[in-house]
Amino acid sequence: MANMELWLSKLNPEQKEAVFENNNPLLVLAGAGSGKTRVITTKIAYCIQELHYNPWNILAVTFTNKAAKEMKDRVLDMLPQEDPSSFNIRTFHSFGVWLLRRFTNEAGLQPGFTIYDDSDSLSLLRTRYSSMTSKDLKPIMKAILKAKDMGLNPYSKGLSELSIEPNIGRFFEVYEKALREVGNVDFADLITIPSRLMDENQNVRDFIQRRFKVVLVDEYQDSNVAQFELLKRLVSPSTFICVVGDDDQSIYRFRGAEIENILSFPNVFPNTKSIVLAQNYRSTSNILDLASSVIKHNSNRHEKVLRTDNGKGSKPQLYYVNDEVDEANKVYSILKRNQNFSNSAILYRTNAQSSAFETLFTKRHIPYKIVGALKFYDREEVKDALALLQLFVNSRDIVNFRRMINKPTRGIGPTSVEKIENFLPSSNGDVFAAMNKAVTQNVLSARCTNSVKTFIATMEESYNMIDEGNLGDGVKYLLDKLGLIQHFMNEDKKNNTFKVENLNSLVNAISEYPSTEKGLLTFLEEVTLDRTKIGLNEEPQEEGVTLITIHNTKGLEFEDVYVAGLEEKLFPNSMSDDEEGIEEERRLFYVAATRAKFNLYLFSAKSRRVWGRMEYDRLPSRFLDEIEEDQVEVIGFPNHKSPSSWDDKASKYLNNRGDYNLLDEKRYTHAPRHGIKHERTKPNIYKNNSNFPEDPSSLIHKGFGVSSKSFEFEKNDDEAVGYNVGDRVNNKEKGEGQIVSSINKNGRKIIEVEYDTGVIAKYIAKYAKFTKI
DNA sequence: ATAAGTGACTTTTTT
DNA sequence: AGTCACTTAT
Repeated sequence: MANMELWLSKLNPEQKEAVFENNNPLLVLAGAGSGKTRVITTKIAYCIQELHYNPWNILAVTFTNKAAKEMKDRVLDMLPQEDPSSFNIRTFHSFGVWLLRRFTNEAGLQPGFTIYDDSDSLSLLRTRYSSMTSKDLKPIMKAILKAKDMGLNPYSKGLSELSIEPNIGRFFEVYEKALREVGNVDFADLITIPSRLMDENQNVRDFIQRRFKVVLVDEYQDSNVAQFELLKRLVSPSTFICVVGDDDQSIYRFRGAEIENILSFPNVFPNTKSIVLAQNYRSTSNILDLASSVIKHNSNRHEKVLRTDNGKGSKPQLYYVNDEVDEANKVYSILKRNQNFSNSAILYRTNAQSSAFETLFTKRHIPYKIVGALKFYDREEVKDALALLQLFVNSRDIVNFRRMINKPTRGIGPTSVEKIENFLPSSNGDVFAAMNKAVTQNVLSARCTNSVKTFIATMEESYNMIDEGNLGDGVKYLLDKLGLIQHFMNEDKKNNTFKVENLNSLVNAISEYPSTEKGLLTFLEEVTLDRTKIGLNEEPQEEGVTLITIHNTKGLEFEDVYVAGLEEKLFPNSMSDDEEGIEEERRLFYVAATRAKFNLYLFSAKSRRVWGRMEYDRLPSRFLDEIEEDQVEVIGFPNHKSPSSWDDKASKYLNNRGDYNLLDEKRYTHAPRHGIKHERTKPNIYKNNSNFPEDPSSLIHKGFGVSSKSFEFEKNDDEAVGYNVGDRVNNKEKGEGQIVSSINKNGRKIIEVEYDTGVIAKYIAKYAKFTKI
């Protein structure tokens, strides 16, 4: 109780009003840094402590995994006595899966359904249009997925605006049919199928509406039409609904986010109470003023002004730099001077921009953590392993069947695959049944038949092992026996890559999950919904500079913010060159600038390596032009051959700040402006780590999915025999324990270890990795 | 059936 | 720079 008073005392009158309203629908329009997450978390605490709701009566959804995690952490900080698993604080998509796993039958799905990502969806569409290339199908697929996010169906009128393909509806229809036949779902289905289910099934609707008495939505400006439709169905007349958002921070239009959702909220939910939070608690006024100057160039927005009592603070600085290497050097110099690594973040528009910073920071031993790095998940070998696991739980998954049936090559070419697939219609779509039929009816060549038999047998063996031992062992066996380890070992040798180590990381990650089909499903679901779940599984870096895309910084704040790559074509990005696109890019800039509490540094390069080519004479971002002259201190100047307006600007800076060069050199004597070329290292560290003479192991925790452990192969039987009941053993991760049972099953020795921590784990002796004490 | 090589082409953000 | 479709040689 006393806590509640303390929390409330930290709120201003508008925030308190938002916490206390618990009857009428509530729309909170919250500017950047106005404490909206604090409002939501306090509101959750208030609902539980004062209004005596149970945690499971509350549903809080947001848009990104990062935001959901942040919110959950903060709620648990306030309510440490509550069981974390009783809270439904999730992303929309994760809530959708939660619902579909609970009502799998009702939704017409099989328990083993998995989630297709966009590239899987494309592969699926390709199976139905075999004469078309994926290049042709890609834009069509993209339009279909966006249509689904917008709540459209194959027969909707609005489809034609999304694609130049006149038959887009037909493609959409075929895709949906294929997806239902396979039995999997795509991301959009995680929203639309629950909506449909609640329309069609009274029981489900009653269950959900009775269960969730309070529904809260954060980052509401990023919700799309499909999500709004779901939201409407979650809310009964007795549900309290509260949404919090800021139209200036809507940055997911490309995925169907609809600012209209905010505008139409009061119409859809009668008696809506609106509260505006305009007091900013994060940034200094110098930073807010700069951000406001830019965002006010957007015409499609609600005019609003943020206040702050934080004082003027230091003036934001704009650095004109030579190229991306120079940019990294400048950032490095300021970071070193400020000595505030853990409270600093480097923000960029595209993930690819991280590499210049990574290269430099690795060389200079600057600690850093990278968010949503070059995706571990997207790596070929990782997707291969995941494909096999998906086949385990859904044997109608033709996409992953095609991916892996002949990889590494085992003599099952396109002709043979087609012969196997001819049996699909008579096998209820089950690829294993089809393979069996192809074998028994002898339609394949002798060699091919043999390969297919081995493939099936290996999958079965591995599946049985999962039942008996631990998940990691079963997967390891599978990858080894199917020849993937050998295949990638050869590739690694040839190309200096780390694919086998990456697979080992994956096996480590998966070992944490229960060794059951459910454990497997949970693992697959978590990695698909949050790609950062794997790859960063070495100890996460606590200290260090944060490298992050602007999209990922929503809801975060840092004392010092460095915004890199403020150049035309990059930011604003050339892909968003229509008016609406530019406005979205401008909102992105606004989000970036308002992450900063004290210091804001902006960077614009004259040249930049793009797609492997050096681009010279790049234009500074138009957003820099929209900053008032007295709002920023300029260092360097944009000395490019450029349109006349920029020549004027350049000379203006020269005249106003004739001493810029001197200042610059004095301040950063250790950052070489010239002669950078010979220092340049190859940005792609996977390919060639010989560029890093010092301490290659320092790459390990940087989120590259590179593990120091080499892949362990099966021990011979002699070694395995050595484990007996009563032996003390030591496992690197789990510590010391004792073997409590040992049985033989299907010719394999299974041992059970009870660790001193109380944890009991089963292993197949051959694959167990511990030492006898 | 497959390895190896060539040439054209791409460009973003996340669930 | 990296991917993908296609060709050529084994």
